[in-house]
Amino acid sequence: MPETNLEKQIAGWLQERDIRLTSGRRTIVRSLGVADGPRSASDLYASIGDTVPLSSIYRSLAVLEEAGVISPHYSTKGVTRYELAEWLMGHHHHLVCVECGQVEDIEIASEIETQLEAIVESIGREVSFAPRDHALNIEGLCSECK
Amino acid sequence: MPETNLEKQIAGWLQERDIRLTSGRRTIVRSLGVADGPRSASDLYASIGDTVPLSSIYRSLAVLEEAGVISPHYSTKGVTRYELAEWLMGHHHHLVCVECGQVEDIEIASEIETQLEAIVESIGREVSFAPRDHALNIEGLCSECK
DNA sequence: ATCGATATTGAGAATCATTATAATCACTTT
DNA sequence: AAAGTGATTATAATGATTCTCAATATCGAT
Repeated sequence: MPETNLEKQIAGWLQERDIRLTSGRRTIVRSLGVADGPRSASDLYASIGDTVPLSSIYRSLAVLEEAGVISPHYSTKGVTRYELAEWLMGHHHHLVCVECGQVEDIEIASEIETQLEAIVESIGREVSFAPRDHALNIEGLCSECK
Repeated sequence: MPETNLEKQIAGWLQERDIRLTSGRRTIVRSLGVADGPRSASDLYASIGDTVPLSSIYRSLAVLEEAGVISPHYSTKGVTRYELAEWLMGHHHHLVCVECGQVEDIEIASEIETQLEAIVESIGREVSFAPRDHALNIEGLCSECK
């Protein structure tokens, strides 16, 4: 299987940090790379469980998160979903189905994005809180549940 | 203890639905009413556990959520936090500490709020997703962890 | 290519938050 | 007072996630 551009970036990034891109980890980032939204350990297990055991998936997700390659997303009860980090995916937001919990990526108009950033900035000055990032979740019913 | 205005609203709402506002439930909504952000079952247990057992807290939270008095908030791993529903609290957003997980309420400028609503609207037309609400989480370090 | 040090894996047990079950209690209604 | 209805509580069960540890794979030095 050919290495995608995304994969090369990740490979380099991990190499610089002396973290190995093993076949299990590669399978995971590859799977996240083609997903159109964050995926949970069991989502991943459903698609790559024939090659990577669940315990390894959990461990690899922790390693990749620690390394800054993926980021967690918490929007429904009980499960943590992961997606490739912002520097790999670009900044975006999420549609969250309140019925089935599925999460889908979405982009919003750049002028709004700019305003959101301005807000986040101003918050940092007003209150004793050091903002780092922001996340907009749009909650509703996905096409399946609608 | 005197009944607050908030409590009267909740009492009436529950009465209309034939759901009793028992002393445990009252203690919970009272506690959520004075909190400056969503609280988890164990947060609540820490503050009112001398009067309401943990299992009751969980069950009451489920009843109150079902009744539309409180809403869940998912922003950190593993725990669900609850807050009084929007019709009681007003619309607002959250500061989420990426270090300790504490969540604090925040209000944003109404012109931005209006724009967010416009975005949510337009999403509904563009993609096959029926938006219902939106949530903006500002992630960073709280004053404790900073 | 081989060796030894170190990192990773795989399988299962253990843990944590949460939910379901079942027995008991309180309050109404008969 | 007996019977119902809903609420409470202690406890068992569940599901997601983390931990443990022996087996395996990888890297750098030889």
